[in-house]
Amino acid sequence: MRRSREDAAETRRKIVAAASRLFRGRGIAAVSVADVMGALGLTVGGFYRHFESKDALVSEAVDAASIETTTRHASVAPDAPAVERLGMLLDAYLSRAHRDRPEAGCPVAALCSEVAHETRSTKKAFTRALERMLVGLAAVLPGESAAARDLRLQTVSSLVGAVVLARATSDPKLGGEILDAVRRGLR
Amino acid sequence: MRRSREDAAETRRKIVAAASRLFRGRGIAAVSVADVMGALGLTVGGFYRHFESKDALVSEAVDAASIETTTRHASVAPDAPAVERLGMLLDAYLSRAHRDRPEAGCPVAALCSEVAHETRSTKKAFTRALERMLVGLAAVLPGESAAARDLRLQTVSSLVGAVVLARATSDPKLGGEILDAVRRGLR
DNA sequence: TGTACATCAGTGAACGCGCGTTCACTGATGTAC
DNA sequence: TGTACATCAGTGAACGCGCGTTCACTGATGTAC
Repeated sequence: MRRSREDAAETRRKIVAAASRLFRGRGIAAVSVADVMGALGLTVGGFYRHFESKDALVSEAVDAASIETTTRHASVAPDAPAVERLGMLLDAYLSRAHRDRPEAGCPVAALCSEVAHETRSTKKAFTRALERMLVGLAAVLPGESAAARDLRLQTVSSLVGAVVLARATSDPKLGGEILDAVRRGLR
Repeated sequence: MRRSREDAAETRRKIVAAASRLFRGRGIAAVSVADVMGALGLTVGGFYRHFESKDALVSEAVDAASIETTTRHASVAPDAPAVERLGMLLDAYLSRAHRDRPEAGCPVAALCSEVAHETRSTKKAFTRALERMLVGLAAVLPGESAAARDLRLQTVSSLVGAVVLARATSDPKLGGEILDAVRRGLR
């Protein structure tokens, strides 16, 4: 059942997209190669025509998720003033919707503590994702000074910390309080 | 080879202590029951004389790690003024040593994104750990007002976010920058 | 343009492996008399 | 205080299971003439 080159490339893209959602939603360790292929109605064997290993997929999925979310944020109201765009970014990132739908959200927040135990290539993909966030932040919090960079690093830590804690908490009220407090603090 | 009640209680304590270090250092999923027992020179079978399941151990290990680290922080220079104690807490939490030795550090930072996929009882233990951090912070950032609580929630988000990102990054220089930037921001 | 052959995307069963948990067993400890 | 028996902490092998990866196979696609 050989498929055309275009079909194969399309399958590869779909594998990365499905993996990207599944890893963010359920964690890397909890998602098997069979889960990813099954989500596309395919069987495991074919996976290895496209990727050398599960780990190779993990790195690509992190990159794909990161590019997807940063370009999505960048494309919101591109003509509004920076302060307004910062406010929208904070509202979106620190929203209940983002907390409750990790599979569609920021891979840095979804995978941060897991990634520390993954391979070097996955940590590199994660680092690229973090740097994309900093580039995205530079568009709304610009400046070349050390103070400006400090502010972006502080902001990214607060954003990621807040979402991760809000998700890990069994008490949705405390989770909501964290999101709201950090939103007020960063405005 | 039955052991005395005291021996058995001691074994139980050692299992929790070993698990607490291993889970923080390598992650929950990556540490098996056999790993934990092996760290004490024991075999797997005996584990179930002490715990109903691996999951029961996870919850207890999170609580134990949380109590250990919060009491350690609370006991540092108890007679110094609050501002000074805050500074010491920030320095310790945001240090390279803490980043590089997760197995001896804060369980909230070590397990935050993994915990989102664990059972309800583990998420509850994690929430208790987070609340212990907030109580510890209240000792150096006191106040009953909403603004005071906001500040503590913001601080905990920044601290956890910074350490988690510093650990997940493949670039130790970027990791160090994050720790330093957040330390400067919180002072 | 048509034909013969090589390629390779995807199938589905199999591989070895490590996991959490169970279990029959052991022998020292605890208890009842 | 001494003895007989029950208890149960820890052993080590076994259980079923799901994992990542491999492999012989299939048949449509791509290529060479």
